[in-house]
Amino acid sequence: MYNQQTYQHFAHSSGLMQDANGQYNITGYPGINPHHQSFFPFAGMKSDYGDLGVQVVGDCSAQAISWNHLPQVEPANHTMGIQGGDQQQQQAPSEQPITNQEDKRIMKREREEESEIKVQSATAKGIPQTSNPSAASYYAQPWGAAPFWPTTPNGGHAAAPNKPDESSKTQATDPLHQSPESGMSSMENSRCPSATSSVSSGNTTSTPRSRNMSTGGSEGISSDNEEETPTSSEMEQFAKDLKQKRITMGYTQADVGYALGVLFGKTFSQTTICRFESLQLSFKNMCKLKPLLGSWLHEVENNENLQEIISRGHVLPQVQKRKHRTSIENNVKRRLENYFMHCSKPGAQEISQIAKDLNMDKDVIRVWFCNRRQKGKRQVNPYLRENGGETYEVVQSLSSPNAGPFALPQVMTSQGFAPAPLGSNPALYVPAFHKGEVFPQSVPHGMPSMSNHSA
DNA sequence: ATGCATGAGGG
DNA sequence: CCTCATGCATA
Repeated sequence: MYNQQTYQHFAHSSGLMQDANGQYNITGYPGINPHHQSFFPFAGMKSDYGDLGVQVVGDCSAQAISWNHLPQVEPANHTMGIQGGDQQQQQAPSEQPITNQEDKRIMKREREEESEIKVQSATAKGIPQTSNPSAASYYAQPWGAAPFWPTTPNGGHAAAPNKPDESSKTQATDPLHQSPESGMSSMENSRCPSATSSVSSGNTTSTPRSRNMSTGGSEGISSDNEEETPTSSEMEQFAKDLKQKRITMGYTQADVGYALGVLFGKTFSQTTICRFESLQLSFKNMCKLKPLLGSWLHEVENNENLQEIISRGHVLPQVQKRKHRTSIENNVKRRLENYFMHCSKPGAQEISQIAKDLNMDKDVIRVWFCNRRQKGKRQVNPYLRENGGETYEVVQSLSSPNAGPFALPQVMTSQGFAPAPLGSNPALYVPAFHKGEVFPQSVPHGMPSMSNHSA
């Protein structure tokens, strides 16, 4: 099996390369707090290049909606696990020590205690160290004093990784809270009623904790939020800015991902950059990546050599082929959707049953549900839209208990998902069909357990 | 841009 | 077995 340690192929810049990922040997990426993933406000915004004629969904594209990220999102540490910057950068392009496995494990332990954020500089490789941190003035840097990166006093903005020799591997400015928050709350554990247990009672609600920073929002980029985390509006702005500049400078998403590897030893795929730009990552994840991207931006804007290096994309060695991507037929998907509507978290039995019913591999079904749930979490949150940034609180309400198994169809968002209604579970958005079509014939025998008689 | 997948980490 | 971060493979 291939782990990610393998290098991947890397193509050339302009749009060709799809994944520049070398996998960071560093991987270690600190702990993330297990739960708070946030629900995203909007789904996809079409990118400039991305949208070929894509209809931009008006509603979601512009507004700053916020993620309803939970309370603190950011423990400084997990900013990223960049460590040993020096070594990694070199390897990034062509070779990488594939040490991951062990490292990861090790790191994982370490992080428990406290991971230090070692921000390394781009000093590596022949990359000219940036000497001019000042330049990047483009984006407002919310994280100036942010917890993520040690900021330089003067620089204010992401002093982060770029810092050349400063060796600014400062610790997180304030390890303050690492409060893991088990953010998810509600739906997390809920299992379908019929499924294994009775869920209904138990999980009914975990009561979401409401956001603390909510109000800080939009306007005050500098004041309140920075210490904790950027506001969603700031994040949006940053993403937008990043994208715009990236495009302006002629870089592809893959270039950026690759560049991060060159610069910081942590490569990211085109997919991830894409998701970042379209805000399709969890808020926490966004917070983690933002400093790196901010640094990249800074670097490319101030460093021509760097640009070349980065854009050139060194050919990466092979790629380890991965398994085939199972293609689920539409009709099957439809049925899965139906099941999902009833229960977003089927138990093993249900899964088996469904798999059987659909003649598919159980594992595929399981993964499908996992992905579905994940997708549901980044569901657009209708409420936030207008507030541009400060609407966190509301969101929480979404997490309705186990979301009743019956979520009704709603308005479709750009991703084709229904925006979660206030009371519904975000994960339960449904596809386009109506209730009527929802339960084809399959359900009956399909999910016995779901009906309520398991078994 | 996104669907299906992997794997770490947590339980 | 789940969640979450991430990415290959694809549409």
